[in-house]
Amino acid sequence: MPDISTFSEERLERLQGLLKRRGVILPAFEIHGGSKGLFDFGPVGGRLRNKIQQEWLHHWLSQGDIVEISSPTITPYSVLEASGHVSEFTDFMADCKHCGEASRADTLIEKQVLDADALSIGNLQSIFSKLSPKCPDCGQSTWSDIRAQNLMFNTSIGVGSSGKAGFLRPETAQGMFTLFPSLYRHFREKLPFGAVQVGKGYRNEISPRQGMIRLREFNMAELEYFIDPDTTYTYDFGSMNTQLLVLISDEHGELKMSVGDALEQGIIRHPTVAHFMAQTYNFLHHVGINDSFLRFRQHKKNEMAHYAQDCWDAEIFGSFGWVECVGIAHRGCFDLEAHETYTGKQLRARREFETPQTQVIDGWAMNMATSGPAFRQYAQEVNSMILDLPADCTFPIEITIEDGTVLTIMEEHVKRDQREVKVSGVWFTPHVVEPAFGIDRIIWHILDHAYDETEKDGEEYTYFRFKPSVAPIDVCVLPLFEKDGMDKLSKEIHKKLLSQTGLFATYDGSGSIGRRYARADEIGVPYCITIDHQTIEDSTFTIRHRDDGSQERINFDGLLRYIGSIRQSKPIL
RNA sequence: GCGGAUGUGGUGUAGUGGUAGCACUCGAGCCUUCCAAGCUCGCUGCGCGGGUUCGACUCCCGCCAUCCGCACCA
Repeated sequence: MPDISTFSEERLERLQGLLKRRGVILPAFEIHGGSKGLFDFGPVGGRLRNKIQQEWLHHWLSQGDIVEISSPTITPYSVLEASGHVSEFTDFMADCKHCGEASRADTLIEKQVLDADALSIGNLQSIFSKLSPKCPDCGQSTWSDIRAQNLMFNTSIGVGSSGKAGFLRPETAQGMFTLFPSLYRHFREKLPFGAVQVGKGYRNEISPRQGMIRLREFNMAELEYFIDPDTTYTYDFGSMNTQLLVLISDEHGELKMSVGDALEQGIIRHPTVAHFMAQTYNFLHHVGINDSFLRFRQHKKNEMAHYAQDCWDAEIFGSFGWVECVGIAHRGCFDLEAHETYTGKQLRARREFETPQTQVIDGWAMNMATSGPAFRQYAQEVNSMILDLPADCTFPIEITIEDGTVLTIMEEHVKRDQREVKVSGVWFTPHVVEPAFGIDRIIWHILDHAYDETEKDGEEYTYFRFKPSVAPIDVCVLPLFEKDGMDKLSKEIHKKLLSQTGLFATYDGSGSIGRRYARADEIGVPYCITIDHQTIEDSTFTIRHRDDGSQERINFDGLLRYIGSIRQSKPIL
């Protein structure tokens, strides 16, 4: 296992060379000159990615109240406008004509203008021109016109004039929110429940850097877990009760404690957030992230979105330093409410009272026959204001509606409303806790942590020490020599292995046996089986373990049992 | 997007205004009774496009990509 000083630049270069040479991760479209921020998973990496995604799905689906969905990557404009992404992912840039440096226009005037980042481009331009801020780089104030820079990929859904605006999704989460009614029905209208989705996300980054850390097309895996804000949830942290985590708390700095203790002491502010932190730790550990390079960092109150109650990032240390790989956010009711407001479709859950409550209504209602003609276009608005009037209110009364118009309400416009209604429950917007995983970043760190440079007889020798559950290739079949029937028998055994669901085996017959072991170690194959003369006689062969090179004799069924028992080992809950 | 550096087989490198070597890898064969052995033979390359030139991998320009700063972003 590497320690922190292992992650040198030279090691990183050798690792990247290996990843390319052995077909794990490579720059995409390289024969065409390549394209920034896009990567291929090659013959080995493709399998690795799939296995990690499968492990991730299994990890959450096994919780029992979580389902998997899949929604389109092409997303209509309105969805992302409702979610706030259109404004969040648009930067208004101005270029300094003197030094050429581009700056965000809203940032330059935010000290003088409140909510500068919420201005439309037109307003921003006029205020910006008036204030004419200095360029932070050269101090001059000669600016180009402000241009909008959208970090989402634009597209058109449909052709020609009938096409409507859309984007490639910048995250998968919106699919879970827009599917809320179906999820609610599926779970028989009972909270809590969740939905996961594994898929691609797209962000047109200005400057993708650092290999797989910032990509323009990336693999993400998100979970939206819907809860009742008025229920106090308790979780059994199981083995995590004693597992100490490194927490970087907003208020207390770096701590080492269990999730349970952190929750009790109010460092983690919500039990569901604590639950998902524990589960995230389990998952990352299970797929091969080294625990000593894993920490959770709490967002500072001022860097959290206003609706968020608590937010933690799982950060993993590797060749690029500490990198945020998972975000666990309590998002309150923000997302469902945003879509509800935008579409008018109710996205709520119902909480039934234990005993129906009687509500006494004592106030005023609008008399439509008289107030309709009297207030015309204001009637709707007046109606809602009348409902809020106290019971002892006397008429006439003056009210001011939103656009400043003052209206006088006479007694004949209203009628007394006194009645009792039975209420059996209440509709509310569920809160949501969202663990969002950057799969590519996690894959990177699995590779970075599993990559082990050693020496063998004075020669460099490298391993990927993948956990068997994520190793791209489960077994490599090697004939001791490709003759005397060993080659034929090896190919038969290889074929038999491939017919096993979920198992992937390769065959390698070229070069000396030692060379072939080395090739397998280099891409992290956990087990090699070698077919020799004895196999022809008694159908047994040797299984060699990657990490210590030890061998034992085994037959085909024994091998399957052996691999099966390893693959069944599940993360502790 | 700005500034600087870089770009030669799969990987790592040498080199020249007259189209390229080396090492490892890879493939075929021989040999070999379990950890990169040996021998023979072989495959694969000057990032892309334009210009200068009789001739460009080499000089010039543009683009693309990579790395490092800045900015942006989580």
